[in-house]
Amino acid sequence: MPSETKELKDAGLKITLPRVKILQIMESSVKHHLSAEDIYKQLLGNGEEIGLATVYRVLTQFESVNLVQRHFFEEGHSVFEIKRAGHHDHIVCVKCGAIDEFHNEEIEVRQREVASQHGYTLTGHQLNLYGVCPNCHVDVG
Amino acid sequence: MPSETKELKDAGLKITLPRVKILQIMESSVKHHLSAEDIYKQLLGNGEEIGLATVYRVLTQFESVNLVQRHFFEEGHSVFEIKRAGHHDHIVCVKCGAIDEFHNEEIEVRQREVASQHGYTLTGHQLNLYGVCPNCHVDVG
DNA sequence: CTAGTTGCAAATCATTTGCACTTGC
DNA sequence: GCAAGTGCAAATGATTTGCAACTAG
Repeated sequence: MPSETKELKDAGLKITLPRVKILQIMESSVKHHLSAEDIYKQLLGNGEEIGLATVYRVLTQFESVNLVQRHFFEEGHSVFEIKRAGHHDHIVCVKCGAIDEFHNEEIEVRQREVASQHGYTLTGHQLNLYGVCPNCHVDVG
Repeated sequence: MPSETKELKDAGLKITLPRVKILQIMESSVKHHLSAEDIYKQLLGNGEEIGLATVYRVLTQFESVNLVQRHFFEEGHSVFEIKRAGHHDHIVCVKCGAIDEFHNEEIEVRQREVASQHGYTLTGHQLNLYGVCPNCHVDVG
């Protein structure tokens, strides 16, 4: 049984072709952050007959069973990322759109402190750094 | 000369009715974070004949002269906030939508560290905590 | 068999844009 | 007066939804 099948089963989702294909794409992609459109184009390229609406529906379901996480970067559209191992935050290059990931436990701790100081029960957070990546520095010169 | 007029002048923008009115609303609002729609409704309520398109155009201009900051929370639309005094981040209540502000220098320092470790020149960041606010805790009980 | 899923087209929502008209300086 | 700004309606782009056909279990 392919790993995607198991993951879907574990999440309590019916095993359907679109779900398996989309999961495969997200897991095998070099880029970890994909828009619905990105995935749709990939599917077309692979000769699959899957509608864009289905891609959105599947991604939304994946999100609600915690298979993927949806991000709202400063781009005007959402990007989706598989929830692999550990939690991490993002550095986005404002020039080329590259996305790096990082984790800093000190920051996480401080966030919890801040939330409790304000009387909030923390359910999640989003930390995005924006800047110019090493590659783009080079290009400028 | 009303303060809004001066602020617009300083920003190098022509003094027009829509700009002054929108600035007034943003400065006097109890909520610091307003969507274009929010502002538009306020204007209508005040009997102003200002189009939604103009609201968007003005907000975009305000953003480019650093009078306001645009945020992309997890809501599917942007919210705008006047850039008053100091920089701060946000805690958003996932139940009632309340938005609190905070600033934690330790977190800021770590962010700069992380960026430089990854070879990025930091141009900005966005940190949003999501949780349940004190009021909503009470409501549940 | 049959509830859940999909494809397609049409609908919706936030935001932007074209253009003729108006206004600030 | 004239360039910049505005209102309105139409265009756009991302995402959602209605519905009839299809498929996994």
